[in-house]
Amino acid sequence: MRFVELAATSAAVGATSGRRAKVELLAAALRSLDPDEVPAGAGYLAGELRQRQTGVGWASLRDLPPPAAEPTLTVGGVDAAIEEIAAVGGAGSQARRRELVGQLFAAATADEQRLLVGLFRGELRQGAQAGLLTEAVARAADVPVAAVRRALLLAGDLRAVAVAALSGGAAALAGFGLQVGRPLAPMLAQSAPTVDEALTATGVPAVVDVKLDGIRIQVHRSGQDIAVFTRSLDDITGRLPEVVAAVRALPARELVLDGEAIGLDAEGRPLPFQETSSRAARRTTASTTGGAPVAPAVLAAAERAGETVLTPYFFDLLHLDGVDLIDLPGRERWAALARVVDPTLLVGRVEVDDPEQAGAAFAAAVDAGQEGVVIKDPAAPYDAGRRGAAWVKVKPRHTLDLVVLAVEWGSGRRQGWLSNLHLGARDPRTGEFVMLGKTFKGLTDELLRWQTERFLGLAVEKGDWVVRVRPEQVVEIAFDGVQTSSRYPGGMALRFARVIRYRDDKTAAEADTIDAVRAIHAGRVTG
DNA sequence: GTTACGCCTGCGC
DNA sequence: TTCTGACTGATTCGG
DNA sequence: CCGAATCAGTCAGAAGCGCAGGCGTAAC
Repeated sequence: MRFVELAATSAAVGATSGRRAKVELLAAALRSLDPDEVPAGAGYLAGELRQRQTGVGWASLRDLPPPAAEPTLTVGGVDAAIEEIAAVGGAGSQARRRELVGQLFAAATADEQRLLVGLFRGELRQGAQAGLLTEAVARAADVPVAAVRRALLLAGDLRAVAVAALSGGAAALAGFGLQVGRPLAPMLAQSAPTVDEALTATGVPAVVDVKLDGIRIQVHRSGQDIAVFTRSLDDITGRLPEVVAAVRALPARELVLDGEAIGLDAEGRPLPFQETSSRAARRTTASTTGGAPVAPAVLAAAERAGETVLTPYFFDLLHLDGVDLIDLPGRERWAALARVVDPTLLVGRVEVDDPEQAGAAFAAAVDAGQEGVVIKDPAAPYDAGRRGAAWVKVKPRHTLDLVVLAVEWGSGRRQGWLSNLHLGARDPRTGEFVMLGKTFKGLTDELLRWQTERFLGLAVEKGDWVVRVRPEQVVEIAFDGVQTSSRYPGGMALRFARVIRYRDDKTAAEADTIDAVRAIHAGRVTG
């Protein structure tokens, strides 16, 4: 199939607003792909490359050669070119990669370039991603959507599922059961501002799990083979030998576990997320042995040497010794989990019948330095990949009244509006404002309209990207916490900042101070 | 010839 | 990770 | 009774922070 046809489909999808119409367009394109082009082509239609890492990003796509007049590329040819680009490495690779990218884009028409840019950047913005492609695959293969969705969530691989559906139909999809060693999409949680609202969603009785501020892990064990996967199904087995060792010690032959890995201090309190994250991202550590068994003594030595050790805590069990548990109620999965996992490796959990008990559990978790709680309906099955009402997370929320220092012009659907706010806290000693981060969240279209006018009125320097303003407008900002920063002048940055409302009743001189931010950072408690 | 630093990409939240 | 807005299918409301 | 209004579920897209690691290059 010619690549230009996919580019045309993508453009048509982008110009369509209705979801059903998008699905029809995508399905038609899927049907006309050659069988051997389905893995790459189906991915392109969802805005994904078959190659997860290409080494080509935003900056590499800044200046491109002029587009070709005539389309010559094929889907298979593009896939091969990207494969080559992704494979280059070592000294001289940046020049070589730039050369290959230049060749590919020079051979592409304007429409094809637009699609390629979107694919490389991972921001196709055609209004259709894996979710709609799932429906399109079902339509193209004439099988129920539910069958495709289930296969996708259990296989975690859009391309493989598309191939199976289009070539083998419902029968082939039925073959995608849970398979030990192959990661599945983890179940996700909705979010609620309060414990009471979370309980309204889940109903009572409910269970309240401590929410640990670490990284999500899914651990598979088949005999002595153990693999650890992240939330996005990346294999990080080699980075977490301590988790491998812990699971190897469990009395079971086959397991699929869901949990969180986190670093702890000497008192057993959680380390800041930055430290857990740093350790989990490191590919080589003193204690890394490539997934081979690690003796407890080795881990203890690593800990003494100052190396952060991550401890796994589990909250769900999806498979045990040949039996899939995902369709069982959560309560039964937990019972099975508690039989095979040492209690010290279970997340804290209590069963509650009313909001008071749940509130107490939440307070206790926060008191212990944890991120919050996840409230769960104990009757619900494990809904892989879903963000349903069966699991609802609740975290404490901080707020501060900060001052807007500058605003950035928005893009995409925010084109023409001032969008991203630069936020600062008052420094009472100098009278200046110390920038703590940016946010674009929490803004309604009405607020965007209002602030565009407001900040153009306060502007002192109107750049193409950033508009600097007189520091006069106060805004109430919610955030999850304060983290150490090397980028911002105060050495601190807000985590997940979002706008609550503008405070027209406050002047900049009444805004919160950098000292208040420091207090939250130091105490890591509610502010 | 090293070392230090900056830019870029990718991924955790 | 948070949040808003658009679309859809189902359910309820009102003339 | 039937069309209109409302609700809940899903999906897409607006972008944030820090950190690790690969590569290139300037400084020593």
